[in-house]
Amino acid sequence: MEQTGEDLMERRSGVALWRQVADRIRLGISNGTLGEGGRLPPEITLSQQFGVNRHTVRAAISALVQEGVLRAEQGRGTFVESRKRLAYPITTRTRFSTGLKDQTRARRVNLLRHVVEPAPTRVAEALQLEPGAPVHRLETLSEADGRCVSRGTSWFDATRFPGFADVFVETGSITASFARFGVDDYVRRSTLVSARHADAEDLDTLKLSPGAIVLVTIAINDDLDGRPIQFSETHFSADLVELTIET
Amino acid sequence: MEQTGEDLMERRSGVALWRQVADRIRLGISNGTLGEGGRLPPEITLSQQFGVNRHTVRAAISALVQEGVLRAEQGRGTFVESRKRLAYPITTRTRFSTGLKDQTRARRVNLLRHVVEPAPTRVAEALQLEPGAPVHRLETLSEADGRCVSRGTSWFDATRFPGFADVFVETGSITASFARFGVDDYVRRSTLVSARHADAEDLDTLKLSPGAIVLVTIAINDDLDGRPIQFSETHFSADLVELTIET
DNA sequence: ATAAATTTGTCCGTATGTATT
DNA sequence: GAATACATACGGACAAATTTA
Repeated sequence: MEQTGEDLMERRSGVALWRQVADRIRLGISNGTLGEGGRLPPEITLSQQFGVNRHTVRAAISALVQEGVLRAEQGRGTFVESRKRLAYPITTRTRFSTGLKDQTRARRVNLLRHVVEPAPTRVAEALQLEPGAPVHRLETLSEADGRCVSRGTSWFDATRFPGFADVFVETGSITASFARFGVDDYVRRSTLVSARHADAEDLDTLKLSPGAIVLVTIAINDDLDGRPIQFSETHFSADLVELTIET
Repeated sequence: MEQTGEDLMERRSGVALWRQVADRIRLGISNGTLGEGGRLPPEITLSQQFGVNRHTVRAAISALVQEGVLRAEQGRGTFVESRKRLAYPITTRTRFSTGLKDQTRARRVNLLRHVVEPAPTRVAEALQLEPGAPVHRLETLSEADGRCVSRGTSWFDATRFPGFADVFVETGSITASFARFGVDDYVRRSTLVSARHADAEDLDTLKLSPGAIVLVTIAINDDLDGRPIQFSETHFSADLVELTIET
């Protein structure tokens, strides 16, 4: 019942102590207060800092090792597997591949699902269609250097872009697909950014662990006549990505 | 895709089922798929949708009631306490007060701390000063309608803006303070957006509960000659704010 | 106005997971 | 690793408040 620090961890909060500790360690690494020189303090030190048992710290570290954030070496210590965030630029000419070209070797966009559906209200509004008009819904997973960067859902007017999904599968790129339909260029009209806890589908698709955060962007792209051609909601893994805005 | 009702929640993941359910409900509310007409489906229905026991759903709802997201009435149902996020616009002319003017009654920026310090490297870089040159550091708390919206730390060249903090205390506004120094206008050069778990200081200052998320913006403002005059890091409560970018 | 159906609130007991010593 | 205490999840039964028929 000895307690050096305060009760830093919240009990009865619905989040297991070991997971709270794991999140704190992750945070400490990302803002540089922990893991000086790539080496984590010994388990005993951490358990005192967080006011929990050493077993609990071990459970946290074990989870982070599993996740690839840490690497534990018996007798030597626990080390940080460093990796910096990708900077994803948001401009009038936002495109997935070109934006990350300088920072990554390999980029790929996979089509997870495709359906034609009646436009939900917010989609119809954004695309300036009648509510219920047929639209393509494409769910995609974007990878860069083998890491799952983002999960996106995009809607396109099915009347204007018949068979869009097939073209996308063939080209592997939104930009190239638009070109096939005579849209040689398009611009980002607006972007809404928010952040939340990853939901079950985020966890599954982006291979995140519970408690992880996603950056959510909701965007509208226009053709050069100012007509909306794409409405999309994208979930970025917040650990992997930051957004840059040049105004 | 219709959810069958099994295996949606992650067991043994370190996050209690009731908390996962709570997060899903919160998500469902914010994207409009749940809480049709302000009313949540009955507990039995939710428990079937999520594939958990009714008691588990009750635990989730109870937490959200505590949080002020929901309101439960015996015999009637459970209702959504609507409070929409503030849309914080990021443009070339980003200013706190004007940005939220249409959405809130009262806005205030409080000065929490002020020191003059030698510029840390990243600050010196951004402001194009010698490393270690004297800079003001102002830590502020922004409120709108009594809610803590964001916590900001800004740096200003102490040589160019002597006594900046005093002027800020007097005027209560960055824009007005700049005007006193002959800077009638300024523009947002760049903004970096990321998201992370709130740290101890965020929790304290913004009155958040553990596990909460903050949107972090790192921004540089230039005067009209293109010289950087302000470097700032702002933490927004992700539950209260979303960022809008018009490009 | 009354009864039935709905929906939230409370209680019991039991099994399993989590955290500490 | 073992023993202990507490938190979480489930199942069932019933009470209380409200709406519907």
